[in-house]
This record gives sequence, C-alpha cells and structure tokens, in this order.
Amino acid sequence: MLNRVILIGRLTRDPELRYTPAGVAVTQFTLAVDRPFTSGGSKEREADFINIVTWRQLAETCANYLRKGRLTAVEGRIQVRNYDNNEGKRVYVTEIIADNVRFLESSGGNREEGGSSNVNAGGGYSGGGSSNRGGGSREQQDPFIDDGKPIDISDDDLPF
Amino acid sequence: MLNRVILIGRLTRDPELRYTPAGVAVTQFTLAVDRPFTSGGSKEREADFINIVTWRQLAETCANYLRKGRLTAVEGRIQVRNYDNNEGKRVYVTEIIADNVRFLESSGGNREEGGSSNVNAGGGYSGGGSSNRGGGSREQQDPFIDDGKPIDISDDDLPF
Amino acid sequence: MLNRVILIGRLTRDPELRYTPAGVAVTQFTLAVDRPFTSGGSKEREADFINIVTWRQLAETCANYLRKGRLTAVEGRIQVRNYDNNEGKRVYVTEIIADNVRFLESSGGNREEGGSSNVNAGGGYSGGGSSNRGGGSREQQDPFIDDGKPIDISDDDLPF
Amino acid sequence: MLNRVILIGRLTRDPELRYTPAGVAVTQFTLAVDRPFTSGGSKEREADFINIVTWRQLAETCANYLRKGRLTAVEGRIQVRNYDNNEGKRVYVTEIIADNVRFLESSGGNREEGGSSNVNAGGGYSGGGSSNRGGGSREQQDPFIDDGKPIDISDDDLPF
DNA sequence: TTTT
DNA sequence: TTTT
Repeated sequence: MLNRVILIGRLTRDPELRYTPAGVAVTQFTLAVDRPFTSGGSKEREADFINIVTWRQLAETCANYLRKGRLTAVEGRIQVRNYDNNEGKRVYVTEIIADNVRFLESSGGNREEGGSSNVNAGGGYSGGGSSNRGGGSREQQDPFIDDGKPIDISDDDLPF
Repeated sequence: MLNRVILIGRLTRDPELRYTPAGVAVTQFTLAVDRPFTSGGSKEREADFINIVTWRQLAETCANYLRKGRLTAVEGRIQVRNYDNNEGKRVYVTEIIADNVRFLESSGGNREEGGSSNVNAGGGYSGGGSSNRGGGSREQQDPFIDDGKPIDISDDDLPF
Repeated sequence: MLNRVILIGRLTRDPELRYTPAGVAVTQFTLAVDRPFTSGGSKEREADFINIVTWRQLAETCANYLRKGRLTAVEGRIQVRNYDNNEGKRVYVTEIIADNVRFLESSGGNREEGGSSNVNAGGGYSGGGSSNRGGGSREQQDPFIDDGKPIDISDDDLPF
Repeated sequence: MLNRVILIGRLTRDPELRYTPAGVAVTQFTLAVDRPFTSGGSKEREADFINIVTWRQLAETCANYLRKGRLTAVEGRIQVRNYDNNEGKRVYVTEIIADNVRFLESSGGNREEGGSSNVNAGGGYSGGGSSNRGGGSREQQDPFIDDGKPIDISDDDLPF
C-alpha cells in the first residue's frame, strides 16, 4: 500500500543494460550500502549488497553514467519476485525497482566501451540489445542467470 | 551509508516471537504490501510479501499487539543475510530490520493464546523462548527453517 | 537533489479544494502528526501540524474521500515558498507537495455536502471552484489567507 | 505518528554551532535542495532552502566537518515550532530535526577557524557558546533571529 | 561474487 | 505458503 526505499551506497560493478524481447531497456546493478555499525565487535566494515533494477529511460541513463565504485543514491520500491529453479524449488528474489537515481560523484563523460549507441536507444526497440541475451561466456557469470532461472528478464516483469 | 525503508501493508499471519540463546527477543512477520498497479492487465491485485524482523522491546510489543490481517506501518533498513544451505548452495535472504512499527488498526487487547508472560520477558532470558526452536510440527511450516538453514536465529544476527 | 517525506497523521479539518485561474484542482489540508515523545515531561501529547498540498486528480480524490480526523499516509516532497506580506515583510511557507496519499481509514462513501460535481471536475475548469476564493467569513479563518498573502494559489505554484 | 524526511542537497553557508543555557550543543544549517524540474519554463534552476537542526554529538560533528557548498544527505523528521513575534503575530517555523547526516563529499580535515575546542565541547557546558547569543553584527544576519524571536534556542526545544 |  |  506504501512501499518506499532510499539508499546511498557504491556500485559493486558496472551496471548491466539489457532489453526485453519487446525492446524495453532494463539496467541492473548492485549497491554496497555500509551498515551503521559492526556487529560482534568485528574489525571489518560490513555492508548490505542490494540489487537495483531500473527501466526505460532511467535504465539507459544509469547504464551510460554509472560505473563500479560510484557513490549513488537510489529511490524506489521493494519488489519480491519468485520462480521455480531447475531443481523445482521456489526461489525468492528481492530487488529495488528504482524510479529516481542520483549520481553523487560526477563521472568524466560517456561509457568508453560500448559507445553511445545504446545510450540513445530511447523507448524504441534496438536490435543491438537482443545480442545481450545470447549465450556468450559473459552471460555465464551473470548472477541473475546463475540462479538457475532459464530466462532472466521478460516483459511480464515490467513494473509500469 | 544510508538505508531507509517505509512500508504500509497487512500481516499475512500472526507474528512469531523467539529468543536467541542469549535471551534476546526477536519477532518475525511478513507484510503483504499491495502494488500500485496490476501488471499485464491482470485482474487480480498483486502484492509484495516482505519479511520484517524486530528485536528486543519492539519485538515483544509487536508479538503482543500485532495479528494476522492488521494494517501496519514499518520503518527500518534492508538487510541481506546469506548462508550455505544443506546442498552447499549460497542462499540470500532479504529482510527489513524494523526500528519503528505503527499499529494502524487498534486491536482489542492482549494476545489471547500464550498469555502475558512472553510479553513482559524484557531483556532477560526467558526459558520459554527456547522451546520455540524445538522440532514440533508447527516448526516444519516455518519458512525461515524451510530454507534449509539449520539454526535460524543466532546472537550474531543482532543488528544493534 | 533528493527530497522525500513520508508522514502518517490525522487531518485537523476537512480538506479544501480550490481551482487555479486556469482550472487546475488543488487541495490543501493539515496533518497532525504525533511526536514520538513528550518534551519536558509534559503530560499532554504533542503534535506537528504539517500543511499538505495535492494537485490535479489526486486533489480531487483527496477532497472527495478525506475528512477531518481521518488517519492518512502522505508521501511527497518539501517545498518552501515565500512572498512579501502586506507589511513588506518576507514570509516563508513550508508545505508538503504530496504525490501519493493513502486513506488508512475507510470512509462511508462520497462527500455528503457539496455533492459529486466537484469530484469529477477533472482537468477542466469548474466554475464552482472559484466561489471558494470569495471573501466569506470562513475564508477569514483560513491560515493560508491569514498570512496576509492576497491570493493564495496561482498557476505559478504548479509543481509539475 | 510517523514522520520521516530524507534530503540530499548543499549547504548554503557554514553550519552554526551554539549551546543552550544548559550546555547542550545545537547546530543549524540550511540545505539547498534542487527541484526536479523548473516551473513555468524558467531557465534558472530552482531549489528549496530547508532548515536543518542537529543536537548533541551530531551537532558537534556537523559543525566540525560540514562546510558551505558541501553535498550532504540528511535524515530526520519535520518539526513545526511557533512563537509570537514582537508585533504579537504568531510565526511558524518549519525545521528538519536530523538524526542522521551523511557527508557525501570528503573535506580536508578540521575547521580552520575556531580550532578544535568547540568540536570537543561534548555534553558539558562551554562558556564560549553563550557568546554566540550576543548582539554582534553577524547575529543580525541570522535568519533565526531576524524572525523577531528574542531568544532563538532554549532547552525546551530539545527534541529528545 | 562484491563498493571506498 | 500469503493480507483486506
């Protein structure tokens, strides 16, 4: 009925931009959010690693300007998805669907690798996006696919 | 660095009060939070089911006054725990550690089952709490134990 | 850069629906939000009285369903307006521009006084609204006009 | 009943540390928070200027590390004070009582002017604080005193 | 699997 | 496994 999340943390890796079969842009990244204390007298600082999902124009902007290590504010809502993995077990995935992202550290311009073509894909379908869903070795390291879910993103996941 | 969540929803079942080995009260419940829309033109209303954890005095108060179906506001922070299940696979659990809970629907008094002894257990250790970790049939339905994690709550989980 | 407010409280009076000269609906009400403590050992409960403003469709819905005393959740952003009063002194007004309002206590249907014509005025200009800006004695008690500002609402205030 | 604010913006000037008669540290500053849009097609960027108040240890830390222009995140609650000014008119002041402040831009060490003696005044009363309430010309520009309120801060304002 |  |  009301569902609001605000986080400030740093990206654990570069954001990943993909496209749904219908050509909708979706970007995922993980935010490392330091905890306000260290439990059990531990010396090391602890953090929560929280998965963020952005859609459409915001997805393109995030993919273009965010990078690993950047301090970032995220506003959104908690969403809990579930699916049955390949052992027939139900798996729950909690993500933040962001509707507002603030870049707290200015970068130095555009994505150097990948060029600017992804950036301006807009709402329309960009054929280049579909190649992201191919079975390259890079896909094998994708934590969202590692979960055992055959297809990670579908248009049914569209939150708005 | 900053981690804030505010939710309003309804409890999917009565809250569960337990005690850590050191006697610290911890209460868990799930909030059904209706989504602001229905995806894909679906007729049924959809909700996110979000696990809430409260500690110490707040845990006792929640166990005492909250019940299944009650409209409730929760303020807290997102925490992501992980553990290796009995197949050696790492499982991630996302929970809201609440520090403020508001009862938006007044009840009609105390817990009828269980009496008031749990309620006033305070910070001190109450032997009665440990029986909650026994292997009764009710425990088999506990989603937190269903995950395959041998012991659900330890004092290491204490967030403050 | 980021500006988010979430409040739960009760309306101190019925909401007031007006229309800008261009016919845009705007509803104002005040939320009494109990403080989490009583300062100085005072016996009486204390509250903050916070002005809420809603626009367009949300304004119509609030005017239609909210009433004095209702428990209500408001999500929005803080806005600080200023103007020079009739003594030439600059006055600052802080309001919450709400973009999400949740009715936590169900009413029993529509506004009994005033009928449903205001409710469905939509985006178009409804002449009935302008009568709210007349100089009736009820207006004299309006804190928004008491401030000495001759005209309270203009289309320049439109936040989106 | 629930009252939560999260802001990110920049300080409009250096923070001001004072002490109540009882020696409690209180720091005030103003955050300029850019609006997410420009109203009326105006070219200039607009911002809300929001008054922040911190108490005790947090007040000392803010006075020590925050400076004009710094990007800062503030978490707290809205408080509305009122008092009668010297014309007998009731004036309302809206402030954010912060309980969490994050410095999003690292400084280069301590306050250069004033040294570290203010910083570590702790809970005890520091005589130096009272001089802040004298009638120096710098005080004349203080918006909190400009309001016409004879004494700006009292121990009655202590929120916890 | 994690960020500074 | 889910609430009204």
